Amino acid sequence: MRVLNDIFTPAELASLRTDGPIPLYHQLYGLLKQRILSGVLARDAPLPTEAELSAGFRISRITAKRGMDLLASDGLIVRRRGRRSSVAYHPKGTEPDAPLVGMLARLAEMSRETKVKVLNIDLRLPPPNVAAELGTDAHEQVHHVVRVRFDQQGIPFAYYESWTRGIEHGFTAEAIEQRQRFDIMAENGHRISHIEQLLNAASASPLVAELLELHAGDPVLTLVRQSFDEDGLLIDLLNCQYHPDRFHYRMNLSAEEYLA
Amino acid sequence: MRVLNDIFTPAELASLRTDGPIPLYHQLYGLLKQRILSGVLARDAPLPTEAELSAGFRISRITAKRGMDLLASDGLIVRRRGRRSSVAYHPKGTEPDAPLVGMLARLAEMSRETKVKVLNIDLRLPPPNVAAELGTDAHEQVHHVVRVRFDQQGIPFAYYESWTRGIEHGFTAEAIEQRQRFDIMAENGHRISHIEQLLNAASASPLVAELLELHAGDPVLTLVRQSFDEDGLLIDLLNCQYHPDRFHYRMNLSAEEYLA
DNA sequence: CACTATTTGTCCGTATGTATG
DNA sequence: TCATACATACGGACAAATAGT
Repeated sequence: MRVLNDIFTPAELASLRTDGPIPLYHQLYGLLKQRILSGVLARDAPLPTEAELSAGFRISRITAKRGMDLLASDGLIVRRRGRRSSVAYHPKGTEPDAPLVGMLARLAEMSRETKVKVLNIDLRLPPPNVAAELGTDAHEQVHHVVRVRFDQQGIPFAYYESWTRGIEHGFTAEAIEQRQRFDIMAENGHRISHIEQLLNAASASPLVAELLELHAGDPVLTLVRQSFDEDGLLIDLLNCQYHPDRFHYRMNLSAEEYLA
Repeated sequence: MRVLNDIFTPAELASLRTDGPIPLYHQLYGLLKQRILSGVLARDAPLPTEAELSAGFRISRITAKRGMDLLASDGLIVRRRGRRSSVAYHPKGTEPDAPLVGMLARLAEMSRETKVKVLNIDLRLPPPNVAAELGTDAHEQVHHVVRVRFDQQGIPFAYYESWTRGIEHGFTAEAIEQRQRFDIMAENGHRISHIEQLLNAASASPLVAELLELHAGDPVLTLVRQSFDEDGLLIDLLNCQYHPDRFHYRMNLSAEEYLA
């Protein structure tokens, strides 16, 4: 059990639960997958045997085997009879990132480097909390757009859902896929002059998970962005969810900035 | 089915999967729970009936009922015979947050408002990947500190693990709990002049989960901060993990900043 | 007051998935 | 591979509480 104890702490070995909704074999799969994708277990690193997993996690050998089979079907490990399984995957280099400071200076660049697909666009009554934030009255409809962003290789990394008020024309799926939404807002008389953003983490819903090639419940980086025009009116409410392995936010601060 | 279509998009209604590891009733539970916790469904808002959920999501009424029963056992909704179920929960106000711009101007304030407890402090050889980032040679020891931050009510919301080089004196648990680490670094001849931060999401490890009162695998907001001194030397490597319900990052940008 | 439609609560039987030894 | 136990999911049926006519 030497290999096993090098990989997992005693607390982790006791962390599998049968009272929750996720099957044991899938919890084991998730633990090992995280180690491999994060590079803690490098390529060709030896993995625990089914017997070690069975004893260490206190599960049956069949259950341990199912978890390992999932990893093998992902191509993350190699299994052969009589041999200890080993890691077949090597984590990639860098993910796309969006700098937080001087951010919009890079948003244009980002929209050139990546592609957006609009999944749904309609004019509808927003849910009460969104209406309250936007300050629209009870029967005012706003533009609701759901879209996914792909990197240059066509791999999805971000899910967006936005609510936008005060738009009379030009808010079509085609326009949103090809231009920046801020330009369309400006053409409708709303120049964005102030932005507020909140960053947090959340669990992926089944829908977001499917679109971003994650599993439901996996962590996602979330961003809520409020965009205000020159009159201080909230024009646009954007909710983003990012694939954590494919995107992150970066910020640089110099002493002048943060000591000001 | 009026209520149901006000809450879910057609894509969401078709998003439940039986091929994944999460049971249908738990996927439904997750979807509704998110709507309630985020405030989309406000207190006393009418919920879909079991029959509506069954038809809309194309699941059996029993399965819809199980999802609703889970919400009821969480105290999030109220169910009574003959009556449509309704929301019983009202989302709380605000969590502590750290503004990203002008950030260090508020870090001092934050350290007054909150408390830190050092769990572990030692001088040790860093793991290879940390040593590579710091640029230390193979046998150079650095200060390693693990700590948890609590809000004014004594509720934990952040886990920190840091690696710091070039410190000769003053790096004790007491000093770190009472002062800012940047001040101690400055006293050792390393004035921090530049910071780089990466924000992302990850799964809580069992240790972090226990310290932050989460479950292992729950999403956490992560921050990696590299602090450089005036010579461009990386002095401090900090890894933070935040409880997503108790903390978030906020940033404000004005047009002058982001159009520069 | 009864009558009815609505909605949730409970139970049955069956098929499949999960986990054990 | 087998036998066993329990969880998940389905459809159907009926009972019990609620609200409106």
